[in-house]
Amino acid sequence: MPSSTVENYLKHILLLSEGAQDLVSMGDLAVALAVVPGTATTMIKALAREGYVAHQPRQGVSLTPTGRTVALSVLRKHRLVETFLVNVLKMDWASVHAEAEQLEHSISDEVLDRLDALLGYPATDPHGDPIPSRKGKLNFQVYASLATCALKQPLRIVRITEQTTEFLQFADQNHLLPGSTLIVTGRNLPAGLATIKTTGTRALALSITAAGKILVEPLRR
Amino acid sequence: MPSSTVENYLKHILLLSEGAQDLVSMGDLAVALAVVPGTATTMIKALAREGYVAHQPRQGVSLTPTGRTVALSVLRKHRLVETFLVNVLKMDWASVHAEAEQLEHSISDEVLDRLDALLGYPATDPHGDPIPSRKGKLNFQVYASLATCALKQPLRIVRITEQTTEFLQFADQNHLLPGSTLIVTGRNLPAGLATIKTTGTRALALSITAAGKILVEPLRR
DNA sequence: TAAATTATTTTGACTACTCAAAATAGCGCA
DNA sequence: TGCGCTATTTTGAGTAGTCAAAATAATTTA
Repeated sequence: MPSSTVENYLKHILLLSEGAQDLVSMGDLAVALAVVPGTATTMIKALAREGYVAHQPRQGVSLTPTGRTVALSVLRKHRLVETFLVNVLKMDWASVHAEAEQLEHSISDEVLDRLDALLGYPATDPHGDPIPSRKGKLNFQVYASLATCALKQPLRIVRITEQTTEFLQFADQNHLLPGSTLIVTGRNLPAGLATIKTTGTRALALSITAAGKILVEPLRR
Repeated sequence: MPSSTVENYLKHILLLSEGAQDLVSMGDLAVALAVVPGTATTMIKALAREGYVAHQPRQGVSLTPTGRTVALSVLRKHRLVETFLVNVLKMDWASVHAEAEQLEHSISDEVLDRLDALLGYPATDPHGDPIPSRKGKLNFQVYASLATCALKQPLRIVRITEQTTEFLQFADQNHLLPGSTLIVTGRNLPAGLATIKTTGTRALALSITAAGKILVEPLRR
């Protein structure tokens, strides 16, 4: 049984490789886990010995099938717990991430399955992040973000890819939740700004970086 | 913030001193925690240094007010989680103890309060064990057990003071749950047996040891 | 009262994880 | 071709918790 430290390493490798690149650097991993780079290297060597990851020295690290299975299971627990905390316990959207971070390591598969049923087998968590299936399938879909989508098109928010309380609170206060609709009225790349308009006719400016964290799909598809 | 190891030590000291004796021996504590006695001694010395316990060398250990507060909080989490697992997730009465043992260390006060409200502020868990209040009051009440109560009196089970899956399954199968009614028809102390009759008119023999773990109160009070 | 039994404590060692700081490798660039 | 920058790895050391086994204290028994 992997320790919760091991689970965290594997989960973060999965998250960091989500977008695309197959090799996660020690630097990125160390930042994600809030440890110094040397610690990450040491730990990764141990995880490689135990068959959870493949380590290309000085290149980066990737998950083995075994490691990926563990990581997906942890991610499933994390996202189902978040959904439970928001949907059933009515907790604040922005603060459940830290809670789930703890709970994901101590919840059994039995409890998880019952939670899943209680919630009606949700496909995504409250932030729009896809929940891996029991058998470890992660429904990964490539969406445009507010930084890359077409201008002046009606859009629906499908996902917020950022877990910090501050960002989520900002999103919440400005009605930028999964399901909300809006249009991007313009972009000023030199200034690094995007301007949007939500259905409540409110205009809002956003940095391109922040806009990149809000994923959308065209409204009528 | 005490580690989950520390929380476990404190919780078990509280449980072992519940009945009465103020000093818990290293031997008993080591058995409860499944460690060797030397480990318990070492750990207790550290806990004493940190102000959680008072250690009388070669006599035993007791909780300081600080330690007791921590222990009660853990016990509250444990029992509320058990109640949630049984009442909401409909899990098996006999198996929730092990689950709660993990969850009790990773649940926040915020989540706990909401769970408490969801459950309707229960006074006891599914086994009849009293749930400490938020402010750390433990409603400890002395009940008779099937080993000590009067014979041929109608009784109601209020509590099962044993958490092993096997015992709880046995109790479940024989309708010995909190709330069930029965009478003790006789006792044979030399043989170490008690005979009882449940409302379903079934007769059953039980060791005195087992009988001592089932606490009861007289039916009409 | 002394010997024997039993419980507790001490000692030395090990695992898992971490950091600080020095050593090394790979890279871009002149 | 070699210099310097940056990321990575290595080294040495520390913390938390654990065990095995030897040492010590207390209690029982004779």
